[in-house]
Amino acid sequence: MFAIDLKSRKSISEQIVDQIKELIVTGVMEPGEKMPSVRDLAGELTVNPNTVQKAYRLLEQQGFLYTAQGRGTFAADPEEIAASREDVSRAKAMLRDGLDQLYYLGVSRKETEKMIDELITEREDWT
Amino acid sequence: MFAIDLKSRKSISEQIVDQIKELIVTGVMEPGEKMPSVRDLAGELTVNPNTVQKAYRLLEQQGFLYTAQGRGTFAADPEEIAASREDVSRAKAMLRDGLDQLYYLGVSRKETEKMIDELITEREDWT
DNA sequence: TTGATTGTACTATGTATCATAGTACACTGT
DNA sequence: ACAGTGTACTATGATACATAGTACAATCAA
Repeated sequence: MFAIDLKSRKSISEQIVDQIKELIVTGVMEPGEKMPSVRDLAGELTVNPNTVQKAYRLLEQQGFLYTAQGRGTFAADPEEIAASREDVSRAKAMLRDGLDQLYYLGVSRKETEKMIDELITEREDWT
Repeated sequence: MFAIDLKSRKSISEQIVDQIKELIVTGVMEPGEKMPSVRDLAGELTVNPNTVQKAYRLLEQQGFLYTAQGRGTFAADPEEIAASREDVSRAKAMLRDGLDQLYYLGVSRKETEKMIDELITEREDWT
């Protein structure tokens, strides 16, 4: 399904969250499609089931997944995932931090703008 | 000198690092100007001296400060602070993470670009 | 109905990071 | 000599994370 980078500064559960978000947003996971079980995905990633469960719980809280006792966990419809004001401002804070660092390092405004343009263009499908 | 936000997700030492970088880059601290001693700044911020020392050590490693045994710690010349490739790519990774989050949340590309433009424009002096 | 599968909820353990507390030592300038 | 400075320790507590193991309830297929 995907891979975990143990050397990443992101926690494992956070990496799982992000990768699954990617799969859902890009439509690789169809809305309503069944996710692997907590135990299966944990086995595939050689990771603890509790860690996967944590990721699933977070994704459900954010509306990317929904679960049914005894049946499984399913991908939600990306159209219906409402971005909360909190989530957006958290993301904005991450951008601000990154820009701060570049500013402190003396990277020029022009270079920074170019860098961001590259990052955005990496996602050709971003409308 | 500045303030610490205990509720921030950033660690205290990281906040000190960032705030001092800001003071140096903006020229509020003149090159060669003496920084408050570890103990003084710790007292002012009601923070442990070890925490301030950690921040000073990091800032020295990154070239923002230089120290002289028994004399004190001093602000470096911003002109001479060389941005390492590592530092820049770390900052770039922060930007990528923030953009990822916005993408996952379904924020449009246009809105994202507007948001970034605002963030950059907040720093009027950024050349 | 039985059994396998699934989500869920615990407790316990180990590790890492961070901040604090306290002590000590070496260097510098007055 | 003395006060102020950076620096280096050890120890403690708090928190977050991942792992290990167990248990239970709901669901579905045989």
